[in-house]
Amino acid sequence: MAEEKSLNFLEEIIEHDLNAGKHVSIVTRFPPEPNGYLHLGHAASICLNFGLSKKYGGYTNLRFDDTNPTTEETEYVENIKNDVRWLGFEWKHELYASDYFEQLYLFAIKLIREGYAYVDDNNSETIAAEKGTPTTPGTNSKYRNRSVEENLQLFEEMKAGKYKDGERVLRAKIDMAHPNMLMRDPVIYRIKHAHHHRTGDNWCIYPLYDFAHGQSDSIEHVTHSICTLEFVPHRELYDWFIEKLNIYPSRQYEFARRNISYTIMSKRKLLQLVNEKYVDGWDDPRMPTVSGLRRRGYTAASIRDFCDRAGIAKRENVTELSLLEFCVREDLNKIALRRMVVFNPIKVVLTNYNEDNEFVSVEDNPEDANGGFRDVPFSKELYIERDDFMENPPKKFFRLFPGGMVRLKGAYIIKCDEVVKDDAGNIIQLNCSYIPESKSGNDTSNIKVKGTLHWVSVAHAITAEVRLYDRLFKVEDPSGEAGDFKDYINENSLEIIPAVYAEPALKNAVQDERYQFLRKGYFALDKYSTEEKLIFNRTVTLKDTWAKEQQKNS
RNA sequence: UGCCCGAUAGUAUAAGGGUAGUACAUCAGAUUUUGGUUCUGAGUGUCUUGGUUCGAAUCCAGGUCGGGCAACCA
Repeated sequence: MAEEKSLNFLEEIIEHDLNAGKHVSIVTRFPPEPNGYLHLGHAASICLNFGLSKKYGGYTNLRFDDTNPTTEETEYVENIKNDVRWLGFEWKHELYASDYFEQLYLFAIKLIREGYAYVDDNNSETIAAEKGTPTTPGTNSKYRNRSVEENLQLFEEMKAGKYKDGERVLRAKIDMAHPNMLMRDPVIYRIKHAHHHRTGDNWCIYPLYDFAHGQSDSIEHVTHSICTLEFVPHRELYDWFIEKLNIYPSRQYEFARRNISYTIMSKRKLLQLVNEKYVDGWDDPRMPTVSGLRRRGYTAASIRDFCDRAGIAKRENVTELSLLEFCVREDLNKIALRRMVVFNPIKVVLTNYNEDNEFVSVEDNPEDANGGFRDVPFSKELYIERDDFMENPPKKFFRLFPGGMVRLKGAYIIKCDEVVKDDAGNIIQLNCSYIPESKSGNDTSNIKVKGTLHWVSVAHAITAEVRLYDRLFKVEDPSGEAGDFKDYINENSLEIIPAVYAEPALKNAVQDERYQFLRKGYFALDKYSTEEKLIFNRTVTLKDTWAKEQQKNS
């Protein structure tokens, strides 16, 4: 088999750098800001950064970009670390931009000394006004030409806490008429008398992103600093600081963030859903967060596979949710234990069945040649799915109907003899006969049936709550629609069925195990599940070509 | 009126001057004790106009369309 070599643009750059001898190995970093939970977009970045350093022999640092004490919290740090590990990656060094506050401060002093930075007394409104617009040049601040000595002293006083928030800032001195707005004397230090989650009250001046990220990359000798497209215009500034500071030349490369249909990938918006209680926290199973996906029953392997298949490029994209679903189904099909659960029951009475009960042996996973079997109790009174019976079936309906025959999975073939209704005409029971010689494993009946149904013995059934999830939004691109994205929330994204009937084996369900409820979908235990009250989340449905056909006909 | 990115089937990605390929999705069929899985097959694409070249998705120029840039956020 020919080895297919298909590189994404970053791999090409890296291979080029390696071949050219620019680097002997590479260093990447994953730089989350600890102000929210990780989502699928971050997962893509994680797979990219860690994947690249693994492929090309190097390592990846986990660096928290914690330069804004007012939005960042330790709680987020812990959850982010947990999510990265769960995804299956281990960082070389755990670092924080705040580790470099002293060094960053010295960098700022250096810039001032060399005439590349100045203290501005203007407030943010004035600074914004003087910045101009994309099509008109800005104007110089009246504080732009202060002496080095004065700048040094004022900056020192800023650091010492002499001024209130917003009273003064430190700005890089570049060009107020620069076509790139970011080069128009960007603010690099601001005053914030705020408690930092790591440095406490040591500082009251904090560097901005542009004066922290690139320098942190440089300090760590990150060879390839990979970020998303919105930072493209920042690259010019990134390089400017490296040049003026004369420090290790990390290079920034940008790729398009991964969007997924029927959801949103903005931390700000996700936070809104959490705060305004549209969802049950960051790890609500409908959220595109790593923790939400985990709670829903997604496997780390399936998320990695998704990132892999979706690929990486520089063009804006909205990847179809169906690819993600394909990836989980593929993984879960291999590992999930099969169990029978009836959601909406109708009672079947086997009129010719006399034994109290027996046990039939059913495989745990037909995909797994080494998989085990379990004994499932079978008896005279069973539940089957109400949808699996129709009094007047359409063509190609090969489930149960009056006079029709189906196999009960792992057990016998049965025939529907009589439909029992209540006074209102509702079907309340099906009287059936079973074919004794049709038992699974030693079927001598020679009867062929088209349908096989899941079932559960009434007397042995246990109950559980199941939670069925649908897409969180009704439109493919909620952020792209007019108006507020919340207008497009799918109000039917969660359906709770308080009590379904399950085979007894599910009594022993455990948290990390994945289950396939036969013909229903893949399920996993929710974090709130207890021994007294089992709660299962539906991770994803099974593909259902019958339902699809029904939809087409209606 | 500025600067910067980008454009290949429905979607996401390959092809780096030489037959436009893969996956998901879609459709059709086979197998199946899950209408699942598996297997087979099908259709659909290079934004546009010029140029260079024997030959262009690829190189060049103009245009069109989409996105980003005026936070003391990252």
